[in-house]
Amino acid sequence: MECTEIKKFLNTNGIKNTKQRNLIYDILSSTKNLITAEDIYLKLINIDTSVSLSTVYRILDIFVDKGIVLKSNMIGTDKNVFEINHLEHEHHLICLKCKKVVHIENCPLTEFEHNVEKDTNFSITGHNLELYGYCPECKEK
Amino acid sequence: MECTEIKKFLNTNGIKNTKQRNLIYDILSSTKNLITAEDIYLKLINIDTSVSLSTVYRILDIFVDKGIVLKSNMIGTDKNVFEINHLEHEHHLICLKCKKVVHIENCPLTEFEHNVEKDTNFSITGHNLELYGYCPECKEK
DNA sequence: ATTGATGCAAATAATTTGCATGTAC
DNA sequence: GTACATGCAAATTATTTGCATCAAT
Repeated sequence: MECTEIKKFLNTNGIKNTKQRNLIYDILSSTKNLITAEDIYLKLINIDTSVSLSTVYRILDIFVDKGIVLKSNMIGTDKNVFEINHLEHEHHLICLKCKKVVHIENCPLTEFEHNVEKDTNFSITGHNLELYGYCPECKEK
Repeated sequence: MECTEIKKFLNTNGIKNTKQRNLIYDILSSTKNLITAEDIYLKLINIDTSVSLSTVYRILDIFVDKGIVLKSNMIGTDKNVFEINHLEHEHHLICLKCKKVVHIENCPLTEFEHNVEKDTNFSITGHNLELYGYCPECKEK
C-alpha cells in the first residue's frame, strides 16, 4: 500500500490517522526484515522522543487486525516479529546463527492445501511456513 | 522412543534419569495434541504434588536441546507448545476457533528445500509449517 | 465538542535464575 | 561422596491495561 493509500485506508476503517500510526507504517514499509515491537520503538525514539512502547504494541495490534501487518514468532528468541503484509504471498528463510532473513518468493503449498482440505474437511484459511538453517557466511564455521 | 529406550538415551547423554524426567516424557508421549509447559505441570501435580513449574521448563529445554521434543509457538495465544519429536516428519492443522490440532502426515517441502538451497546457498536444516483454518464443526458458525 | 488515541506507570503472564537442599550415579 | 537435579521464591522479559490528558475528526 502506498503512503497516501494507507491514510485513506485508516480513515475508511474508522481509525484515526495519527502521527504515530503513520510513522510506524513507514518504518514497517522500509524494513526488509522481520522486526520486533521493541526495535520499532527504538527507531521511533530516534525520530520523535515522545512515543511510548505501549502505543507501538497497540498500533501493531490494529494493523495486524486489519491485515496490513503480519505477526509471527521468531524461532529461538521468544519474541513476536512483524512485517508489512506484502500481498504477494511469500515466506522466510532464517539463519539460526545471525538471524538474517531472506525472502522466498514462490510458495509450493496451494495444491497441498486443497488436498488437505479434501482429506480433513477443514476450511483452510492460511498457513505459516518458515525455513531455517545457516546462511552462506555462518555455515562455514 | 520406547519408555525403556528413553532411559538409556538419557544415561548415554550424561543426563540423569530422574522421576520428573520420566514423568514428563510419559506425559508428552501420551499427549496427541500440542501441550504447554503449564498444562504439563498441571498433569504432573495430579500424579505427584511436589513438582515445580521451573523444573518442567528446565526439563523441556533439555529435551528440546537433545531433539527428543519439539517446541513451537501456538498462533493467537503467545504461548510455547511442546510435543514429542515423532521422527516421521509431520505437520499440524490447527482450528483457529477451538484450537483443535490435526496431524498431517505427508510433507510437500523436501524438493522445495533443495531448490531453495540451490538458489540461496543456505544450508537448510529444517522448517516450520502449520496450516490453520476452521474445523468441520467450527466452520458452520 | 466528541470520541477515540496516547503516554506513563503499574499490572500481568510466561519464562528464567539463584541458591540451598536433595538424589542419582 | 560428588556432581548434577530439584523446589521454592524472586527476577526478568515481553506484553497489556488503567487512567488522565491530548488530538483528529
